[in-house]
Amino acid sequence: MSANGATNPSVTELLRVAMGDGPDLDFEIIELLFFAYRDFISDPDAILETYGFGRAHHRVVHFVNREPGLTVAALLDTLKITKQSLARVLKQLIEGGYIHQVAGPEDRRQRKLYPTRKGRELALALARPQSRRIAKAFSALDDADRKAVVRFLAGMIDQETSANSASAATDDAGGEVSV
Amino acid sequence: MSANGATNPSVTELLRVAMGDGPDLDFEIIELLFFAYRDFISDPDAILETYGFGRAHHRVVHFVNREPGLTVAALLDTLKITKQSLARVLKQLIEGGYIHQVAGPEDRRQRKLYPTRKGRELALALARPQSRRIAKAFSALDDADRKAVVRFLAGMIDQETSANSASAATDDAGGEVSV
DNA sequence: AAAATATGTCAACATAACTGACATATTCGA
DNA sequence: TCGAATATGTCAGTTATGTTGACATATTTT
Repeated sequence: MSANGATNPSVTELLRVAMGDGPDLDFEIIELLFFAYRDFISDPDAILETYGFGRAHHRVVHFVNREPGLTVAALLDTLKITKQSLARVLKQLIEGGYIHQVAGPEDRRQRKLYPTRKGRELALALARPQSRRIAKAFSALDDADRKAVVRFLAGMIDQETSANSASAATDDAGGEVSV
Repeated sequence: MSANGATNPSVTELLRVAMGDGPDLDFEIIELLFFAYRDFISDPDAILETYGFGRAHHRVVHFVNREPGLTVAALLDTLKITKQSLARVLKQLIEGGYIHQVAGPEDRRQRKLYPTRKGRELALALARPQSRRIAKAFSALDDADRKAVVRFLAGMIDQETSANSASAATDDAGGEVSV
């Protein structure tokens, strides 16, 4: 390898042709997902900033609100982060009065997490603009199309464990659903 | 642990009821997007680790590969990050021989970015598992359904500026961008 | 009683974002 | 032509969020 710290196009081949979708490449969807998710997450980000919170707080308050009584271990499994990462944000949410911990009634080592009224309101405030964005994107789709979107997104998720609480939370919403 | 380190549940109202979708709340899609994107990004993450690179490198090498000749300013606009953030990863990609800079032919202040062969190969290696995941999710959908997914994702993206290069890159597939 | 489990905490570190300030080269406009 | 504007680069410090590793405490299981 020659001393090529500098930039010599004739030595290191330089590609001037744009890369488009190929037989096994779906750049279109890859980029749509990138931009869609980036904008999707920007709505709550702006709100969180006024609280001095970040995305990590969002995820915690979201899942605790969705599944009150969630244990710390279950939350870690859903978020796929370490307990040390969770500890920082969870502590702030508890001290701020957004989330409560209660020792498990059966296993007292567990800490079951519940949203307070304040915590639920925060979760709703964050979910509202995201839901509005989804409603807007759905407005051009009929019911069959919307079901296709759900099937697509579900198909994108790793199945391995049944730890993804998207379905879990949906399943156990059996009882009451309103606020 | 101290008797009840946290506050008293009877004082701060504690919500034991799960939160489900309401009239203006679409938790189902919100969570599907979260899990889908998390898993979608996990494929390239694993590959990047073997290079000592991160997600930031992925985005840069992706967009430069998609739109060779992209200027630094255009890339910053697409990624919506600061130039200081970009500088670190771009420097590594240039020094590693993945990307080349060429002074703009018309405006010599500009630095046009091109992938090297090595850079394009990296971009493809990262896009491949993501495309495979998309193909798997699409396999259960007919053509109308797939078009619905595209419309949905496009509808999720902020329109304001025309800076989202998803469409821009598609347009100029000819290779030459009329500056 | 010992081992395993659930959780908490301390400390050090990595990545990738941010702001602010300033430097250099080049182009544009009066 | 000269000064302003622009495109880029760089230095320095900060923040948010993730990581490992080690160890503590309470509780349950064996």
